[in-house]
Amino acid sequence: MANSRMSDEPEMEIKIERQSLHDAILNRLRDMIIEGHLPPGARLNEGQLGARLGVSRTPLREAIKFLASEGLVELVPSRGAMVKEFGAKEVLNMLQVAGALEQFAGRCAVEVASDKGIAAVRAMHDEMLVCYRRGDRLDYYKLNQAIHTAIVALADNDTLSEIHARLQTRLKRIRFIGHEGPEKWASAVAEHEEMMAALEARDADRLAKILGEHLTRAWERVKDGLES
Amino acid sequence: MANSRMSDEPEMEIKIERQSLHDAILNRLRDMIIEGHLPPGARLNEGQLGARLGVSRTPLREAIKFLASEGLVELVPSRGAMVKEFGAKEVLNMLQVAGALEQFAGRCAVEVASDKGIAAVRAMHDEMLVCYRRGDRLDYYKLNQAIHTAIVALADNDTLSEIHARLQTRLKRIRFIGHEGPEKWASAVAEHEEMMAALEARDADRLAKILGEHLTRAWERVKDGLES
DNA sequence: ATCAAGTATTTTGTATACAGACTTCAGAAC
DNA sequence: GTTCTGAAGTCTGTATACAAAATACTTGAT
Repeated sequence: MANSRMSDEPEMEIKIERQSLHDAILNRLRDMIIEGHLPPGARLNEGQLGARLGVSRTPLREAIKFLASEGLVELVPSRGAMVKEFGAKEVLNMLQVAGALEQFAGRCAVEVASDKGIAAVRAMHDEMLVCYRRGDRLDYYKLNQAIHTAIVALADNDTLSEIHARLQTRLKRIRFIGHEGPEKWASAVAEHEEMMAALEARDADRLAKILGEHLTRAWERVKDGLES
Repeated sequence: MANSRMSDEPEMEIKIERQSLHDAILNRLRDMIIEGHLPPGARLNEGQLGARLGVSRTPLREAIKFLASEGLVELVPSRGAMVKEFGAKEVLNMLQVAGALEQFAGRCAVEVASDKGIAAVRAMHDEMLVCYRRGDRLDYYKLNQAIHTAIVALADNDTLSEIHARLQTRLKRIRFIGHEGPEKWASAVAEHEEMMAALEARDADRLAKILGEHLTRAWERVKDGLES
């Protein structure tokens, strides 16, 4: 917290038209949590945060309650909200559920997705490969997420997409930790290649198998960076 | 809405110790939505609701934001919250996801559940049969839900339980509609019987198959009561 | 009578005020 | 030196107040 600024002027002021202030606060808080600016276990001081964002406590508290329902923060009575900490078991559980959801999504996708939709995912995949060869980790990471989201979207199931997105959000914070080395990175790329092939072949069983393994590998890549 | 009371006295006042007022409001709102007291599409008037519950708008709004994140209500900018309406496709999607989650839960459960845990589910099942033979729909319904929740809990995956519970909550409102006739009720009971057998035999594939079919049947039981 | 425009009322969104609970820290007792 | 106690300060939880937007209603014109 050495570089956190505690001055009273709202430097990061959120100035949006009235309607979407709620969403603006929400996104900002999410980012602060995901990027570790608000570390796990940290208390969310409503006064400070409000001053920092340039809003009063009322809409801020509403946004915090929203985040609590998303599972990013934890509400402790009379003690406010704190950034939720995830132990190893919880991360494993989240990855397992995400895997199950993606497997289900994959099975639906090969049935209902249009060729165009699959081609769009292929395009993202190719772009991701460019980032990989360029060594551009951040863009690679973003496209990686986007591809998984896109595959889920191919299943044409809003409920599924929403739940998956929520899990992804929680996991984002973790995956930032998983700075895998070059060899693990390469294997992840290879898995993605297989994934695309199975999707384009509309082979449900193969796709489900790969997606399942992909998440298992993801666990192996991040588990060492976790405590307890 | 003929019997809704609009008087200003807070008849349903919530008087709880300071800490859990938030949860109290939350549960009351959830109940009002699930039981249809707040019908789908209805606007949540903060003034009226606050007066009805005996709380000011501030904590009420926080609870509403929480429910919005749960997907029970929809936030419309400058127009407040309204009870979310689910079309046929959305209900089907929710059932499909719930099915996928339960299948995954079942596969985990047969691996990690203790015999004691499975026996507890069996006890609930037997109790449910008593309700069935007694024709007690309400208690049957509650035990039915509890059994599904319990099976998911056997998987020992908090994330899974939480997501499943959230979906169940959304579906509760729908299932109230599905007043199946005696023959369909009997088939549902038969499916539960098979479910228990597969669980006790720790036969993952069979359990998953039955759970999948069970949710498919649930869809057939309720789909006629839905529009578009 | 129907429709349009402008005004009044209602309702949401945000800020502020205040009461109660928690935290912290100083000082006394052991 | 450690631990208990309590008072000051901080923070959360709730209510109220006010501004902006939406809704309802009245009035007038066609």
